[in-house]
Amino acid sequence: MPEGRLMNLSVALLSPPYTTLTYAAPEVFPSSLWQEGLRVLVPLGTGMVRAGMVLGAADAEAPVGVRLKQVLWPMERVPLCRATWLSMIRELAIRQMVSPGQVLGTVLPASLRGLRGRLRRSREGDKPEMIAPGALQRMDVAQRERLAQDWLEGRADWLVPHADAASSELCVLLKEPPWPVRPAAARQLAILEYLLEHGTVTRRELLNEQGPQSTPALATLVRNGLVSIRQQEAADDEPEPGMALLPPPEAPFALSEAQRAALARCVDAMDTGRPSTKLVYGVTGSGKTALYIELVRACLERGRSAFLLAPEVALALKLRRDVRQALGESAPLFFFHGYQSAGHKERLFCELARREAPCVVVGTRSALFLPLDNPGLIILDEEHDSSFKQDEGLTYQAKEVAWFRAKQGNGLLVLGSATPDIKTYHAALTGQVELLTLPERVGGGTLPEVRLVNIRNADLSESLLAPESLKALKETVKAGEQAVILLNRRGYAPLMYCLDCGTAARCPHCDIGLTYHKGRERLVCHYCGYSVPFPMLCPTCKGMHFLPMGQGTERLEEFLTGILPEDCGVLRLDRDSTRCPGRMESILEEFTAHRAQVLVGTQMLSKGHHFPDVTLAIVADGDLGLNTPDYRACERTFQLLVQSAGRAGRGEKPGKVFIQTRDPGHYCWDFIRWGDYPGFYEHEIALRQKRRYPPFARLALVRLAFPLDWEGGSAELARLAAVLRENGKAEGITVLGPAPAPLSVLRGRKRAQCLLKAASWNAIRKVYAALMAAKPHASMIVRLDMDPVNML
DNA sequence: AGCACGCCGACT
DNA sequence: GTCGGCGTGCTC
Repeated sequence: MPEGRLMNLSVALLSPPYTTLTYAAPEVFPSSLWQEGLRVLVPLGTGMVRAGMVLGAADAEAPVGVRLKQVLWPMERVPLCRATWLSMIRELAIRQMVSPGQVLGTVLPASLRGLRGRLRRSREGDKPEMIAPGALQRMDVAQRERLAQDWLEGRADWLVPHADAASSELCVLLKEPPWPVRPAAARQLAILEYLLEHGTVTRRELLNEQGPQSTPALATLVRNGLVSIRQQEAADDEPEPGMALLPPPEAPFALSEAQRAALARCVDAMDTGRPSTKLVYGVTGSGKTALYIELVRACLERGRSAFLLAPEVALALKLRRDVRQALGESAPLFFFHGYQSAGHKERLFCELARREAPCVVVGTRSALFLPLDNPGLIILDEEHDSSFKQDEGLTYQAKEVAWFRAKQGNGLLVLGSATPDIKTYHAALTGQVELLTLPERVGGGTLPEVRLVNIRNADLSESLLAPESLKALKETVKAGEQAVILLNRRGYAPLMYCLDCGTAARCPHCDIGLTYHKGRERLVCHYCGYSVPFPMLCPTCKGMHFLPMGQGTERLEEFLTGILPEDCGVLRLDRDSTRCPGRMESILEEFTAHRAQVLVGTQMLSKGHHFPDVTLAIVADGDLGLNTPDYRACERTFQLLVQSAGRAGRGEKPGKVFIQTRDPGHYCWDFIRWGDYPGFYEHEIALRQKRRYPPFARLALVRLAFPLDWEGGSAELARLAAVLRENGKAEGITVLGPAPAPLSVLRGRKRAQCLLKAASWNAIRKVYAALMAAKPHASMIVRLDMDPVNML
């Protein structure tokens, strides 16, 4: 672009409406300033200012009949984001059929897409002048040009102020209910309830939710030791708790024959300079972590950066600890996950955006979007885990994003699992990715004996545990050994029936019954968080006799405490019992120190923890929706149960696993019993081929939601479904639905979905584009979820 | 998300 | 006759 010519920029807005618009570049600035990845302030509509990112400089054309506005101001001198990083954003936007701004809006830390900041102009012998974004916009062109001169000559700069005090302070709940607060102190109780439900939050968030009037109540709580307030920064840098409880790291030096062979294949692949994918298939304890660490080391030695990602924070922490131990304290290691503070995320993002030296990033799914330069290696551990798929807001599959990044930089993608995703294993067997197998368990240990307990006709009204399971539990306790019991329902009872009118207490916003939480003395909606105090009068008939139906972890814990010997000790680990920071660690510590013999818990328990003295694991509900409409129900059951079975007998003593099921004839049990993944795969893949499910077809959900009180909603839904069906026919796509979503009402909205089954993603994109072109009514929320994890 | 435009009910 | 409710629609 020659100097002096008018230049148009295409700019993605970083906040709603997230569109990409064309602006003219002010001529006072050199044209070399306007590179892609630069953040800019732009005017929008009448009087609004937005932050945007330059996507292209030369190629932007003015749309017909629109008078271009000028960019207001550059928010930095050098682009925040690199061109390669931006092409990943563009690619994802195209694949998910959203605007680049929408992708940036979820991937950039919040503070980098807002208007925070001021332009500071220094004035001789005077205090510097601070100019807000709004003021910039109200200036006339001549004034802004003078300011631009100052900026170019270094007398003015964009300045980001520190966050206010309230956003940098964390409120931490210190005590669990019941709290020693008089019932009339409504403000205090509201704060405590909020913290219990939402966990640790910033004081800013609490203030916004509870109103500024609650400040004295908060002060009282702090004075009485129920809540503490601490600086966020301190919390970020604190060593992660619970490290002492993790199993010792696997020895990195003595690699087995299989490990060495796999490592050599991977390193060779890295050195070819071409992108490739490897599936590392190995049972728990076969030494995958040691392999990952050596790969990271090899990658850093080659001057390139690496990602090492796990599906959950707890597993990522373990990886971080192992990498630290192996590579030393001075290794360039960064840790990132979605639950870190906004300030921390922003700092890390900016640091990596500037960084040129190679480093390793350990974290969870969201870490994959960090602007790491030149990643030569991406490792996804437990690649089968559904947490690698984001299914809210912008939906994406981390494996696909990882593959794109690897391809872009001619890097290596390593997927590791003991129970791979059926699709990944299929890709390995058909030669699309290389399969590397780690056969033996490095540390020894025997596989547990797995026994099925038929509960189809059992009377479980008194306890969820069948007599056979209960007998085994009592014997284990009597022998002085430990047991874990897995139950995927938290709370006391999932339904409360009113004996006077026969209705169950329901959430007013969602189509679901309220779960009774005895310890909290409340009924809680597990989907939207709504809760009411209990005991209460029945909202329908004002009766006061309720019958708790079904059983959750809280009730199971209570039952077991009652029937087991007093000194045996029963602990519970679920989201409710671990709300206070450090509680999870202390529960696990109590259990590993044998201060209790029985541990009741939800899925939280089935991953990553190491209990050497557990000899019995009981899976209270092994069916886990084997009969749900999801084509992956069986695969997920297999993966979870094989993992849960691994909880027993990891030490010297042989373990037993009892799986309670209503369907003992199901084909999956034999494979689960022997931990036979290849056998399970053969059976499963044949079924999928027969029924035309992935990997033999592409599935997508079009999710539709509209307000409960909108009368035209159903008609609009029918119209859109017809559009889908019609366009689908031309593309050879099967369209099922619209069916009401399994939670047909959620947060005050009616929800429905259409399932699309197609031969290619492009066919699905085409049909979805046609749907959007049919101009859905503004009140109808329409979203595309490709390869949905939750068919529900 | 904001903000303007626009088309119907209770006021000076 | 006007002020103002918030239901659609656009933002280069």
